[in-house]
Amino acid sequence: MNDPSKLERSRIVHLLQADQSPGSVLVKGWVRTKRDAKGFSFIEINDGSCLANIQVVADETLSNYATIRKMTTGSALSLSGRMVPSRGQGQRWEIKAESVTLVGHAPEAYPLQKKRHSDEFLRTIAHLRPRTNKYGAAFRIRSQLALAIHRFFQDRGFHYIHTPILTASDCEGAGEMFRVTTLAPGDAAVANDFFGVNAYLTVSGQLEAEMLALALGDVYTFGPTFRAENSNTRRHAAEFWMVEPEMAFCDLAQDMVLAEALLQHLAGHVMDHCAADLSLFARFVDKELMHRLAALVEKPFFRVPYADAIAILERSARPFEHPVAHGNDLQAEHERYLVEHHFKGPVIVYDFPKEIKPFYMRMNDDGCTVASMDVLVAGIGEIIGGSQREERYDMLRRRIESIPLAPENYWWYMESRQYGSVPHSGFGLGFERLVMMVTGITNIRDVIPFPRTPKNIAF
RNA sequence: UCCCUGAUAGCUCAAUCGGCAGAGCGGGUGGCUGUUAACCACUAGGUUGUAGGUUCAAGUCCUACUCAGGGAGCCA
Repeated sequence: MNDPSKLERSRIVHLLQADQSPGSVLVKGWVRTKRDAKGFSFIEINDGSCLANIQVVADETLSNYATIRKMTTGSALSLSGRMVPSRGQGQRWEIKAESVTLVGHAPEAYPLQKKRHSDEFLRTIAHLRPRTNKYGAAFRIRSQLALAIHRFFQDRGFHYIHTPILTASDCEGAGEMFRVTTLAPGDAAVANDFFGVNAYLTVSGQLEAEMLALALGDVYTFGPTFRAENSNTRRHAAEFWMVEPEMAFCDLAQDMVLAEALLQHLAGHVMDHCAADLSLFARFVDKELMHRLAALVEKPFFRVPYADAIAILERSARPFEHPVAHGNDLQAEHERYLVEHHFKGPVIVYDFPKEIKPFYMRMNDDGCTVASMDVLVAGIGEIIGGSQREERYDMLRRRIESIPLAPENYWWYMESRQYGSVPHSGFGLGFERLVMMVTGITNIRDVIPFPRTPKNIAF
């Protein structure tokens, strides 16, 4: 009856939720901690299915108890036994071990200890840090957020599309690009290169997504994006994931409605589906987390035109380091004032001056602003940037000729405005910044398993 | 890329005015019949980031470099 070979492996997340004991169970996972007494040991096993460990009681009647005594933190093991109500405080169930097999030994040099490690140290062992409570929780939440993104869009009839990762086009204003080449070192002849032209890793799928929106109606991308900026901040990575919806027959106001609904859906989804993991962040990382998430889900976002935002900043009489003036872009300190002091909640700033925004954004009737919007949230700043796209061929032509890009590379983009062009809009959501917002983690390097930043690609 | 701060045991940190380099945790050994970051005793563990310089004497002061953190810029 207790032959381990006849049992299906149980996940700890399911065992801990049980209302009654399933009897004999088989569990496989890693030792998080072990406490020895005379004649028996408490072993806490984690299998990654949830934050919590399950407690195992192994005593000296086991034939290999001497080996079990020597098992160290980090070791992988397979064990079977009866799940019984725990005699001790602190957990409802425990497993009375009847068989314990060491699957993979972890020598005493195992770097993860039963105490809190600094984030800086854990970044130096990125291959092991998912085995900690905090990073395990972060990556489970990341997974749930990805699911929630697909669910949000699919429920609204959006089509998931894939845009190229290798590209020859520059999405203006999106930053420096990584060059991709098969040329031998020293060979400068682009004609000999794989594509015969300069190729890059994409900085945005937007231009291609527009083409799909003009065929499939409502579409979204969700994939990796690359920026070769020498940015050394807690909010920037060279490789990050971005969500980019694009909607035909959609204006800026509807774009903003969707951006707000998306963020509210995502925060709500995580509150509903990741309560245990979230509680770790609420306890140890950000005491205000649950309040902030609840407010984000419940309260409408503030909306303010750029010109009004400038007026608010001027009236504040704050000694800003960067001057506040109509025509200047909003600096981090300005965004923080708006979000954290003036509005005290998420803010959508829209209708920016055309000079500080890319060519593809739609010119407003005033002739000096474009139909653009940034969603700003506390602690992160810009989490979403979007716009209504310029759908009028002549207007777009004029914008593209006024910038240093080569218009001939955009012939296909221009042509979409000659055949059945329609008003359309979209935005980009930084996925890592979303994970930061939802967990309270303050460094982007800690919300992606293997972060890429300048001089950092070891793992 | 710029500004500020930092680098001491495996980890987190201390070391007063420039004067013998220490603690907690972790590791090892032993003990403990229900633990919860278990507990108790003992024990090993160091080229003080790198290279120079000042000094009788440098973890400590000076210079350069490397790396890291925070802030700024760029952006998502």
